[in-house]
Amino acid sequence: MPELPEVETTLRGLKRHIINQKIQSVIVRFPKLRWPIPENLTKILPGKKLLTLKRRGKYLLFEFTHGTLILHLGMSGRLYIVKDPISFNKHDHVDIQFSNGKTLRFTDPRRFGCVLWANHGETHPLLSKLGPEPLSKTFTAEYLWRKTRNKKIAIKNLIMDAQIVVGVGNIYAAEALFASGINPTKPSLKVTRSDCGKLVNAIKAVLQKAIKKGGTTLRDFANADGKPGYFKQELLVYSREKQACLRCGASLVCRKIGQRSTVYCRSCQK
DNA sequence: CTAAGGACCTGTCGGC
DNA sequence: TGCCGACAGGTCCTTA
Repeated sequence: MPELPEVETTLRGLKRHIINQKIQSVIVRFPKLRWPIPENLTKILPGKKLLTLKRRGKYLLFEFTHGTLILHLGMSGRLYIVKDPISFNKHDHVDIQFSNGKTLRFTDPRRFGCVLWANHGETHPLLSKLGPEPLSKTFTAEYLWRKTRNKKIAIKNLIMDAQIVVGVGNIYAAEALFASGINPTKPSLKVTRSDCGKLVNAIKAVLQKAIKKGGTTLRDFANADGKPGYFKQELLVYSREKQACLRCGASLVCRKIGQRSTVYCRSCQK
C-alpha cells in the first residue's frame, strides 16, 4: 500500500487525534510482524505522553521522552483511529488506547509491516542508512547524478532504493519516470545529467500532488479517519498496461524490472 | 563493492 | 462452482 504520500497522509490525519495525549494501554494481539513486536511495549508506554509524530521515509516515528516507537506499514498496513475499539478482526494486530478516549489501531493482513522501539538517544539500525528525503533540499539533480555514476542497475530500481532516496515506491517511481521521459529499464550510468534534473523534479512533483490528493488508494489504503486517497485517478501509467499513453496514444507496455511490474510508454520514454 | 533473486505473508482475481 | 497460479503499495538478507 503505502509509499511516502500515503504515510504522510496517515501522519497528518493522526496528529489532531493523538498528539500530546497520554497513553492508557497498549494491546498486542499478534506480535509476529516482519520482526517481533518488542515484548515490553505494553509496559513501557502506558502513562507516557506522545510528544511528536514524525515521518522518516516510509517510517512513522512516535516520540516520547524515553524513546521512539517506530512503525512501518509494509505492503498492506493501515493505521487509523478506530470507532468501535471493542470489536476487532483477524488482522488488527495492535491497539494503542489514549486517555482522551481515542484508540489507534494497526491492521496489516500481510504482516510485512513492523512495530519497533528505540531508546532515547539511540538510532535504530533500520533508520541509520536511509538516504535523503525526496522533498528536501538535499535531494538535488547533482546528488542523483553522482549516485547514478558507475551503476548498471535500472534507473527505476535506483530511485526505489531507500539508501539512495527514501519514500519512492512502485507507483510513484513509474509515474515520475513517465513524467520525465526516461525509460525505466535504462541503466543508471546512461542517464544524463539533464535527465537527472528532470527526474528529481518529477519525483518531487508527483509526491507533492499525491499528498494533496490524500494518497493513492488502489485497494485498501485508508487515512487515519478511514477515508481513501484520490490520486489513483491521476495516475498516468501505473496499472494502465495496454491502455493508450495519455501523451502520444501508443499502447503502454508492462515489464518486470527487479521483480516489480513496471508500466511505461516505449515511444515517450527513451 | 554491485546486482540479482529469494524470502517473508494473506487476500484477490482470472483462467480453466 | 472450485481449484491453482499469478500477483499485490516493501525491503531485508543471502548468494554470486
